[in-house]
Amino acid sequence: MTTLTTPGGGPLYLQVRKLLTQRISGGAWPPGHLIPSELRLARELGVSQGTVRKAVDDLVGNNVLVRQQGKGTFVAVHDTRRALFHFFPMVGDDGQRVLPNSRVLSCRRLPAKQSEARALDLPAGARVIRIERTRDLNNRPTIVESIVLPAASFPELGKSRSERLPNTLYELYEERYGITIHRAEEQLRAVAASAKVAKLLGIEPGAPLLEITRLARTLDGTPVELRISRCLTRAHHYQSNFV
Amino acid sequence: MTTLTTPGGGPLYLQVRKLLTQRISGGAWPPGHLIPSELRLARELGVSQGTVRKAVDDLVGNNVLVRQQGKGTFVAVHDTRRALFHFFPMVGDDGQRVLPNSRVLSCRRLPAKQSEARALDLPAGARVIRIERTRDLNNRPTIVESIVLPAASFPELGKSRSERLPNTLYELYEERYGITIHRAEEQLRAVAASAKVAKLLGIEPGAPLLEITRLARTLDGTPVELRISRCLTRAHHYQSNFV
DNA sequence: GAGTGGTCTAGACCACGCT
DNA sequence: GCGTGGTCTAGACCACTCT
Repeated sequence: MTTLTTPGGGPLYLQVRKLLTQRISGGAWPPGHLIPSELRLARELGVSQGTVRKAVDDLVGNNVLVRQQGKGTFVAVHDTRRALFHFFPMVGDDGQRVLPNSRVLSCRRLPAKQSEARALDLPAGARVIRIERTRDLNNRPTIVESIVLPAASFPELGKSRSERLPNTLYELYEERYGITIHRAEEQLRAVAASAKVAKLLGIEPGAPLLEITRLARTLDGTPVELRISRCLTRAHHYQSNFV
Repeated sequence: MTTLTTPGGGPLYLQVRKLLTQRISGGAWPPGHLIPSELRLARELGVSQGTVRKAVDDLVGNNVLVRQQGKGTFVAVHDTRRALFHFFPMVGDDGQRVLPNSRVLSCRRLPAKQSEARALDLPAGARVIRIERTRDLNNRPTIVESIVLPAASFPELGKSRSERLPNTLYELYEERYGITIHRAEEQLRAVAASAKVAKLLGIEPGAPLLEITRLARTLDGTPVELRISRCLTRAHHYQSNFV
């Protein structure tokens, strides 16, 4: 039994939200899991249904939980559609979202560069996995990506040379390693294509590319992926909406 | 007295939210206005305080209203800090937000191009105001902007040649024309600097620039500003966070 | 029909700002 | 001390899903 202090630890609903968050990020309730009903939780925790509801509302707003009327409340899952919708902001100039196809160029385990260790909050020289790949949009090579992961969190990944990696890595992280990407910070810049990248994209060196540096984190804020994407924006663009 | 139908027009709190939205976007409650207390509204509309609260919660979540405990609930204002925080995603590479300084190059009233008319939802050939300016970040010219507005909505703007325009146009729109920008859609691309833009930024033609095409809308969705910004991203970047 | 989330009510007490 | 929003409760009825 978990104790909720009456006024001590701040508002009750925040304590409830914290408890739910812990059960989710701790793995007790994996993605897709049906959590107890609001009434059950309320009775279990000795609070009213309204208080549980407010906590759940919050987590639904943060895409951590999903409600389904008549069925119950579930831990959010990164299915392909959702992952694309949420974490792939490249859109065709006609407004169409397109499914990218990936080709992995290399996948190695090696020591982290200093900047990578800093970004991923790892000790200097810790081992990382570095994946290089290109992604096609509408059957044309459009993105060159470099992805860096802490090796310790992804035990088998990249050890076998013949390993096939799926298009949407976030599903892989979730299904095989129990790591759910929950939020990300991106920095965007315009850069000139290097000779190597230009060759991969079939363009002239020096051509302008959109460079996206993304740091992805789990629900509890741990950084788990550093990704640098260089994107050709001749027929596609990065879409960003805000209020 | 406004009538709220009991089950006819959907959930009560949505009807309340719609009503509040109308009073705000209709100008009855301008930015900064203290709206009636939840209890007053509840009595006025014949619903419970909880229902009003839920409607207000929604609008607070959308940055339309701002609550202040002990004082009341206010219509959100575009002060300089908020405008910057919300609508200016360029950040120094050290993470610092910097206040941009603007220099207006030209400000003319002329017929809309076809693409502009389409984006702004205007009849073909309608008159627009076109503002060209540069913006400095850390005292270095960094952004070249072209801003297009429907001339009919901004009666005096750009008619006097000596007019001074403030750094944050959205404050001007709000204070002088009662037009509050509420949300925006942005498309980002990497482009090569034209000769003209390169000269303004003091860089070589062909250098990569981040091009941001923004369409800004009011609360009710009317498009009111089309803005194309070309940004030097050598010491700054576009920051985008998402969950 | 039983169980779930979705909406709505009425009322309580607390924390805060003002005067 | 009064009015405001902030939290919390207890209970009602509805809409939906499943069996």
